[in-house]
Amino acid sequence: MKSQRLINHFETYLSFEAHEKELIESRIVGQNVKRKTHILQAGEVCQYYTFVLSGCLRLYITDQAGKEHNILFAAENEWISDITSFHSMLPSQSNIQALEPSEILQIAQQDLYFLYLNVLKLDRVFKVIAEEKYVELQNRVFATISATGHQRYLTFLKQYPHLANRLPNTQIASYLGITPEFLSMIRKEITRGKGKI
Amino acid sequence: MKSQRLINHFETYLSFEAHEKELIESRIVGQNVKRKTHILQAGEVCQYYTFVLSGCLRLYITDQAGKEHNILFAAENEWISDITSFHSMLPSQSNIQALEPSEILQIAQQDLYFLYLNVLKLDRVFKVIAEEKYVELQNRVFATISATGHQRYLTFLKQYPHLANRLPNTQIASYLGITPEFLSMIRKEITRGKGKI
DNA sequence: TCTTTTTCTTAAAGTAGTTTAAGAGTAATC
DNA sequence: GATTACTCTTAAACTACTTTAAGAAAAAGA
Repeated sequence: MKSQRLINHFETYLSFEAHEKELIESRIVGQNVKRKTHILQAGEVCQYYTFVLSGCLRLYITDQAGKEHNILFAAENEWISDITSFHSMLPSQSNIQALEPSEILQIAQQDLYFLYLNVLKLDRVFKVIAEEKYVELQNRVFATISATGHQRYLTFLKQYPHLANRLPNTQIASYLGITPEFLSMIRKEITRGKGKI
Repeated sequence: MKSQRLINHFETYLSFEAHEKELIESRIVGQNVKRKTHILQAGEVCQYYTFVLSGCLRLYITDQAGKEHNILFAAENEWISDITSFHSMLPSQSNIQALEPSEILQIAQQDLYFLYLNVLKLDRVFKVIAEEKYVELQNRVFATISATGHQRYLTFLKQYPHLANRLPNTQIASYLGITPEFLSMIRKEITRGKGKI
């Protein structure tokens, strides 16, 4: 089954007994989502931890002016969820939307809590995952407060080449914190500069 | 002893048996650091998870141009460490420095790993701590890509009033990703605007 | 208390990034 | 395969923020 992919992912951190895997598998549900579908909208409670098998989703927040800002992309073998809402069961501030037709696996809040109680190793796995994601965000904060849009775009291209070729520039600009128009100028500068150096 | 403060902190997440507390306590070491002292410098390995009892420290990264950028402040009852270096045992990219004379508690890498093995609940505690810190950073990323320096400063004042009154504006500016000169202009605008509204 | 160091402010000139608008190019959907 | 919807580019005018420099104020250290 598809859920084997998620078990494999867990086993990159720690190995599990057969009965533990069965228990985990029993709590995983799969879903296919079309492009542009929202699996979470601001105001709703985030019920699921979502793992991406194929495709790509984004987590974004709409500001007071109505503009959308991409906080996170999740492609193959990555997690996406509004952690605050998921744990507090309070309405989410953020939205999760498929940017491509995507296959996802989900674990519902009560099921994950059940698993935490019955498969203790999962605490360790999710601790490591949370720390990995924390480090990723810390690098992004550093880039955002220290580098220009131009430099951040170059960093993005190096760090996420698989995304750079898949996502529309409007989505990348929103992630970088610049306008699509300015990204277009940056791209022009880069291609104009090619051949030099 | 001072380490009781850290045990209390852990018990805000989960309660522990007496023997577990003893085990944890035996692996905690205390230290007083003077203002400006570095407890971690870029190039060294981050050996400790550091918990602040009093005072305030900052984690910062120096960019290629030699400018320092504040990634994180940690005051009373907060954690500070370079997680990447701590877990990988590779040289750190970042620096940790006391901004005030501070009392800290530390757990060395090998001791924390020992504790993870012998007090399983700690995995859960540090999972929750990592998730909390992740959410904090996510909010900061949102602020940085969506709001102006002016708006970010106002948010900082509301969110960290205890820090705003303690830290020099140069440090706050570095955290917000603006120059101290521009922060000074923002502050002038704010005081000039007071009385209105 | 005195001295040194750091921090804060002001302002002018420059750069990075936004806004608006409009046309061309691509990709999605029926 | 046609049509509709989105995406990309360009440019001019504007705003947010930086740089440089220099003097005043405040805090740290001895």
